[in-house]
Amino acid sequence: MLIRPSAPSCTPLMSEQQRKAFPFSEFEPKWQDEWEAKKAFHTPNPGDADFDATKPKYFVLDMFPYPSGAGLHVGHPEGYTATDIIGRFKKMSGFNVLHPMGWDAFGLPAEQYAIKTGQHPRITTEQNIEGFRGQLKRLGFAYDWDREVNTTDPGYFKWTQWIFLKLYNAYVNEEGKARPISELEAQGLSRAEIDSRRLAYISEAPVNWCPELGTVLANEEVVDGKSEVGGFAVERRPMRQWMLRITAFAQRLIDELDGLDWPESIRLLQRNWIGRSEGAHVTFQVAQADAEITVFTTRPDTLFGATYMVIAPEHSLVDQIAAPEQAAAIAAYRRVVGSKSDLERTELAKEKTGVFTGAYAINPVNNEQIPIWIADYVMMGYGTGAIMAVPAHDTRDFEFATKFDLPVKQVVQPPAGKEWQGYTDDGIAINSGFLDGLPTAEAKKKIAVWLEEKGLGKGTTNFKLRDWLFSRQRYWGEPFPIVWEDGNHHGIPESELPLLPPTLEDFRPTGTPEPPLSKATDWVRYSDTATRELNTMPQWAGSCWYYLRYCDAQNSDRFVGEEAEKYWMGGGKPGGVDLYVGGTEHAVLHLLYARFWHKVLFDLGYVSTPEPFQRLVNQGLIMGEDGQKMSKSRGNVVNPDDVVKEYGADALRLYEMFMGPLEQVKPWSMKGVEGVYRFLARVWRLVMVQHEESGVWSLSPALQDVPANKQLTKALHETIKKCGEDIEKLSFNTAISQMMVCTNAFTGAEIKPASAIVTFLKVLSPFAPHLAEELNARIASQFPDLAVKGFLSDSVWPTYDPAALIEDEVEVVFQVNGKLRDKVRVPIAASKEEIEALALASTRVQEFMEGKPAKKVIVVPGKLVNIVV
RNA sequence: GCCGCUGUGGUGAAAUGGUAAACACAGCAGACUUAAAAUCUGCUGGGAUAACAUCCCUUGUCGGUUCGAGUCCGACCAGCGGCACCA
Repeated sequence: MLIRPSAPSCTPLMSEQQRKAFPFSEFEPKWQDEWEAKKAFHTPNPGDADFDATKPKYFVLDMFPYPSGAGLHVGHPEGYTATDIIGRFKKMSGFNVLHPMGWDAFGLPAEQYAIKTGQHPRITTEQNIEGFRGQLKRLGFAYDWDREVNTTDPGYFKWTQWIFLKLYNAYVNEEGKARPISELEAQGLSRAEIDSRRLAYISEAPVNWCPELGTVLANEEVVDGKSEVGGFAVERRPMRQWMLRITAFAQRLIDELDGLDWPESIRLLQRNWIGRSEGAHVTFQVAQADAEITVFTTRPDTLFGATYMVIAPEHSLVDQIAAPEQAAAIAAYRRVVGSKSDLERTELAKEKTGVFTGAYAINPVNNEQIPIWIADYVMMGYGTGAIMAVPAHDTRDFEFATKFDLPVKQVVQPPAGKEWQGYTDDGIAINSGFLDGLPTAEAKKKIAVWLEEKGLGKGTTNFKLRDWLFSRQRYWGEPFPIVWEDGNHHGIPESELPLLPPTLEDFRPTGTPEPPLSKATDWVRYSDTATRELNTMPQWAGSCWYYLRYCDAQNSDRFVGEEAEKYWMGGGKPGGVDLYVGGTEHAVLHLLYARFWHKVLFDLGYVSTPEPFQRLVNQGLIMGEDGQKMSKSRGNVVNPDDVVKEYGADALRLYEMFMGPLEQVKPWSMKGVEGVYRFLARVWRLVMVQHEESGVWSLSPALQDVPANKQLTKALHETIKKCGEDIEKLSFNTAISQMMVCTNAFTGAEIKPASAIVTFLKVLSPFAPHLAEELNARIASQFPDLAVKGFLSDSVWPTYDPAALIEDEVEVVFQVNGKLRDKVRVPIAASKEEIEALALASTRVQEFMEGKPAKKVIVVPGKLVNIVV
């Protein structure tokens, strides 16, 4: 290895170089080039010539970035460094490591930017990806770039469209498993029946239409009645849309979380989002009308306390049952409710509103007539859009009943001392006929049986989760592989994939719900009788399966080769990816969607595990130096490029890991960056010395081929042990502090034992790979037999010697009544009795015992003695 | 309102129920230097005291379990995040 000398002192470069504590700006790009040229992190697949089937696999995944024009922010390298350390460590520990990177590049921001600048999104997307790739390469991440994926690449979205066709041509059977639609065809079901069961289906339901963005949005993309992207107003309007039947998997999406190593908080977030609740459907006859209303309730035991009924204002039964004299009031109320945005509807939630329909329902348990109201506190989209109101034991019903002076009837006896009005917890049934005296849980069971016997209702489970609105009226997304003919839709043949979007000069939204693809009249026309679907898929589509594509990114025959999928996604656990690191912002959306698609592919036999991600870790947000969230408007944004320029990639990597626990929210500190930078410089100076005048670095004469003394050996082996354990636990901050301790010990030694330092560099290399490789190469120039030949990243993680950790003497603490009173160094082998005798003999101990006899003596060998008097 | 997470020095933080504050930042002092920067060495939770001897206090608050609690249990307070008329 040739060593590039520093620039001579007379050049202007010199002052620049001299400021740096070590010449990272020279060797960091050098090693990045070297890794790339030698494909140091190329990962062979099963079947490849250089594949070693005897090694276990480790699939470590980052949430791939959306390549924006702003470039990387400091949050990206946080998770990416964590996975890089793990990946490099696992590689050194004998694993076949899959650690890839790619781009989630379809979607609204790119298109909004394109519209603003007039540039085609394909061009801006390419530029942004170039920028991101360059930035990531400058951080020295050990990706296999041959596996890079890009969701906007036809070779990629071909398979996104292919998976959509699988969803389109599948249904869920009685056992809750996805099966091919051909099974239904074989049963002779009609076209309409089949279409109503597809996992991808057409719906005319009201959707979130955002005029400003010119598209509909999924419920999840609407926050407080405004679009998540841009914060524009969103209105409800009925439109013909593609939906994905994720609700058919609601129960499995809850149940199958159990086998995963995910943070409990994220599992809870998903469970709450899916929102399972158990209850019953109860059917009420409408008095003097040929109509019935079915309600969903979680408290069927309170049926005797139902004193009125509420149906959602937009419910279709309203017109059918409303009394003529109420028609005007109902129409007026519906107008008011309809004009409210979702935001207003939540803001005005405090004050209950509603209108009496003039109709009555008959309570099946006692045949009492109860009034039917409409009110916007009942949602059309949840349950049946109708409720039985039990004001005595439901907070909302109680508020409503109080406002409109409706009767309140107690049917639950709360524990002594509690007010029954508005009591919503469990108690004992009263005023409830055959339920009287039963505790809530039993009353629920009894009424369910009763309802079922009479054919009036039955136990049901309800979910908050809605089906996934999957179409967008935008240009920059995957076109649907669907054509329309005579009012019917069907999938295009797989041989016609990928279906490219048309090349449009004008890709702006039309300003109407008509998608921009409608402008490409030639493209739209599929045949004389058929036209193409004009919607595109949402941004989430591409990220639902990208982890699978990494396993076999170049495959042109299949979305992922069978053998590659079995190897990288297999391993005997429910989830295939061994470690997935990313931000909490994707806790529900992306992670739920990806799990849903994966289960469909699993049921249909295309993948070998029921879950995509076995272990999930969320990195915490990095705040600005002021403790506030980083944002342009606050001016507290830290640009990773600036940090790399000033302190180097290794310092950035190390600082991001040293800040604190990975999962914690933590503020940035430039002083902290300087701290780890100084640490790296100290490591550098273990090996190198700088000539005072010329500034040229050369190998330190203190570096010698001698064995390390006992104290240094201990520090080194403790570091090997602790770093290995801490990397597995993702406790990078404590691993780094241990390396600092070790370095401080080496710094204090007159002679630097070269082979011990090489071992230390192996431990350091996953964290600061450039510096470690450079120093190893420098050492190799003088001690070729001591240094690692080739890349440190290809070397084997050192094993520690437990014997080296043991000291001859340990400090033992003497306590009296739990308070520290004396310390003594004793031989490691000292027996319990010997230590106890020493403690009792201590004058300090005796002083605090005040002559009293010891009631109890606790001895923890090697640790402490506690004397209780 | 409901659910979850977090509360430790001036700051980021560390601590299998066993010496609270490792490691780093900031600060102070010293060495080197004509000087500064860099580097190296030392000190650095609060209080009492002449004392670097010694004692007392200290992990959001209050209780409990234990020989011993930052750690386990209970109640409360504060901050952050999620959901929010979900029947």
